[in-house]
Amino acid sequence: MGLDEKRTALIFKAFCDENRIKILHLLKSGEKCACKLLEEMNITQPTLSHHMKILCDSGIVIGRKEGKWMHYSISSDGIDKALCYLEKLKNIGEER
Amino acid sequence: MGLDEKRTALIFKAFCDENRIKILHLLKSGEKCACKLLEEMNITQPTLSHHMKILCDSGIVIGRKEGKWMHYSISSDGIDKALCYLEKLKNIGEER
DNA sequence: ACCTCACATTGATAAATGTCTATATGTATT
DNA sequence: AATACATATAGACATTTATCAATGTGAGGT
Repeated sequence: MGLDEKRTALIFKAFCDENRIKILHLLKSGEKCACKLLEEMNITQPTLSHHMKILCDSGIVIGRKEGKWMHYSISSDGIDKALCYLEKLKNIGEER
Repeated sequence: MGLDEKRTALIFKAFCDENRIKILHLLKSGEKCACKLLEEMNITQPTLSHHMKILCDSGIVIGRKEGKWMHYSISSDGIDKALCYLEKLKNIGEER
């Protein structure tokens, strides 16, 4: 299948799981340590790690390592890519 | 878990599958009949029907019945909901 | 009334995903 | 170097999802 389609789907995987939405919500207030996120979520540490990988792979979240800690934050560039895709869809929708 | 998170995830389910991205791409050129979509995709009719249901449930696509035919088109309102969510995420991301 | 066509639904199956426990890795601290 | 801590990875398992073949539904057409 098309590579573009695969790439686009990958971006939006960030948003199609409840727990990841909750994580993104927590990151709204700024960069947060994984341990802090873990406190607020009702999941185990490996599960959090799994979701953080998906969020980073999608480009929506950025990870920054500092000593033993991982700090995660929302990537404006990542959000922009998603926004850009949606804008293009919308422009067409208005033609009808 | 939170209802809001579930609802948001539902919206973005529209975009996290390759075939659905391809369908949305086909709908960019305007409203299309299911049979027309089926021609362009490499999937069976029930599979298409399944994806169209997910797209409609997410609010991103609207279906219009006309005789035996179903016509699908992209919903500007649906896209707006998704855009709105992303905008809110982005505003925060810029603070850092 | 019957048939055909377009689409939806059902049921089965394989693949992908989310979750956990257990373990590994890497970074400080003593 | 030994230990403790934060996170990642591996492996196992259950749930969800994507897919197809078969069947149901409903709207025209003959």
